[in-house]
Amino acid sequence: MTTIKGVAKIAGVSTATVSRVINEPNKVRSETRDRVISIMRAHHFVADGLAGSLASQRSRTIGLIIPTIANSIYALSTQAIQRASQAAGYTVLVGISDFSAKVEEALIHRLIERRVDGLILTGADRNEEIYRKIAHNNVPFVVTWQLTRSREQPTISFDNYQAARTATEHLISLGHGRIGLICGRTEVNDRAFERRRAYEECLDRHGINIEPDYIHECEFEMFEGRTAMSRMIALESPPTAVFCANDIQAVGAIAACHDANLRVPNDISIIGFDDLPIAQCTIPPLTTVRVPANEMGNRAAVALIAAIRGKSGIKTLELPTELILRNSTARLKQ
Amino acid sequence: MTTIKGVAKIAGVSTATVSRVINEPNKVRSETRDRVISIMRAHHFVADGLAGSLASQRSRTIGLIIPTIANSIYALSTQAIQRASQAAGYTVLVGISDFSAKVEEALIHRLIERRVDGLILTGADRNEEIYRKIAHNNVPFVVTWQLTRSREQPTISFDNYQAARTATEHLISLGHGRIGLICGRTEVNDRAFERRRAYEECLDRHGINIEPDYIHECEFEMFEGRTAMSRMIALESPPTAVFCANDIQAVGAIAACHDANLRVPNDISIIGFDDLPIAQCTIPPLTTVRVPANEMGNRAAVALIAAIRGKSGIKTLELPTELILRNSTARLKQ
DNA sequence: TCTGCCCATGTAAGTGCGTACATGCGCCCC
DNA sequence: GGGGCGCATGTACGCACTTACATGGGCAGA
Repeated sequence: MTTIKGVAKIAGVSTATVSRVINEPNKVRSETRDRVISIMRAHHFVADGLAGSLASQRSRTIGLIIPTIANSIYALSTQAIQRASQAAGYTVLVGISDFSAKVEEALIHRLIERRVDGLILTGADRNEEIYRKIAHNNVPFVVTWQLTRSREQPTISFDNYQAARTATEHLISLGHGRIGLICGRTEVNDRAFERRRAYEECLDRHGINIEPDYIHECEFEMFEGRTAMSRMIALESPPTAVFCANDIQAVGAIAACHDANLRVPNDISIIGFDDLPIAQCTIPPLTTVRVPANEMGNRAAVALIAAIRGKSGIKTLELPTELILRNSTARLKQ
Repeated sequence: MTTIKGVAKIAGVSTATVSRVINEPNKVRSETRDRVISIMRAHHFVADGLAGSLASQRSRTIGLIIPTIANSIYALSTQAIQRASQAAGYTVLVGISDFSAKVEEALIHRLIERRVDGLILTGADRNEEIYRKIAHNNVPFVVTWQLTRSREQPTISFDNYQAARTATEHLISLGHGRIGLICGRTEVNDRAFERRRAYEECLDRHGINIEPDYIHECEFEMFEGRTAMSRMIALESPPTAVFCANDIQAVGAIAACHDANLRVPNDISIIGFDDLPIAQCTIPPLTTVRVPANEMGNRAAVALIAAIRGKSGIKTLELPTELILRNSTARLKQ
């Protein structure tokens, strides 16, 4: 396989010149440059980025940890991160943790091994030791999907608590008092935790009893949302409105209502969370909370890359969410 | 930052021993090993994988090229590939081409630069020059999502043509003669091309005229499917059945029918393609063709890694698809 | 003509690890 | 008691680049 040395020999120049042709082409006389380039092309030469990164001490790679990518909102932010990174000449290494702290720790180790120039993390809730390892290896990072005010954890995110509160308040403002919750597993997912906390505190503030049978934590799948909803419908006194803390589960919940011949929103109101594209195509269209996944991903990547380049530290940034009113919620019928 | 050398000095051993502790722990006396490990831990030492890969000539990384990840079936196969790779100790580098041949070429170059041990490609239709570059750099690869019988391009996929034919035949067997098609852009997507070809040849075989107004190529988004469907509904003589060559566009198509007060399947039949989780939660549940995204991804990764380890070449493998009958298609009413 | 500077290029010292080979020690067996 | 073997470890080279510094020629200004 051709190396920079081989190209240099054929072109009758030094390896330094070939390296310059690749990295700083304008520092090479155009005649020399063209000769080297045509030789590289003829030999299908691809420079070894590993050796380059080792020598230059930067890999032009950023690491991204997400819990899941199929069927989920994380695909959107991931795509935005990919786009922004590619545009800046960076490659993204994605690690999928499957909501497992153990797996996440191993993935972060692997990414540091690969000498990523920076890390984008999902959620803020992890072992102190991991943060220490990241710091010891001088890897700048940014937390997404979860707002922290801590100086030690620069964050680019929206506020899950406030957003979930908005959703809950919306249902209450429509006169609902029997309100259910379907959300992710709070013990492995600090975003779900915040959303549940908002739901509970919000009911509490309005003097509404928290009914354990109205709360379902489950996996990030449509059918799980569907099952949870079916269970609630089967209750003696079922809720009249349900807050689904993500649109995926909301789609399942709507299907469950349809299964049970309940009309949404006439018989039961459903509000989602995320504003995935699917939210516009459910029947009825889903009222939900729009989350700035795309902008968050883009800004996180841009900020991280700026930090890598030493232009600035990362400033914590809170992005707005927005209640999107469609047709899956209605005033409670007396 | 700590290196293997630093650890060695502190532990009073050579760098070779530290390296062995990392890579072949059983070759080191347990006493020495434990001492070295505790020193590594105390210093948050993470070995430099770039240097390691450079020295060992393998990166334990595989590259994956997909056109898009948000809102799509590719997320499923990607997740499967990630899982299988992580399990085998490999990291996945994902490049998103956005259906652009130019971007794809640049991404493949970048992946080879990163010295991926192997490549997983989506679709088979690309410049000869690219395949030559891959070959010249000794990178094993496998094509997914598109079956080719060529020896030069080992493939692990299902047959898009046959699968799309099954879908079209299904509609015809229900008595439909005015059949529409919504699919991806065939000039940038050989999977869409095959599916359209199957649709057209199938109609032809049954003596059904191909009506240009019944064919819509559009982007991979729900709202695009919705728009396409609306246009067809507005025709003087609209189709009585529509084959959507992916479930995403089918979801949009169903929404468009609902917008127009057309009942699915009573007034119009819709069949999808992919069998995404959403297909079970549409109203009505979507008849579709199940595509083995998960198994394909898993098998592609496993086969590629086996090839990397020199255990075997990659044998082309055709996976089965399956017509999934739900409730979005019905016999044509006379 | 000489000095000094700039441009194009070369020289060579890293970059952090893997690994083939060398070393040295202890033990077994003859 | 010596040869040989195996285990634990060390030595040192190589991996393919980047880059600080050196070199040398040409040219402008003194």
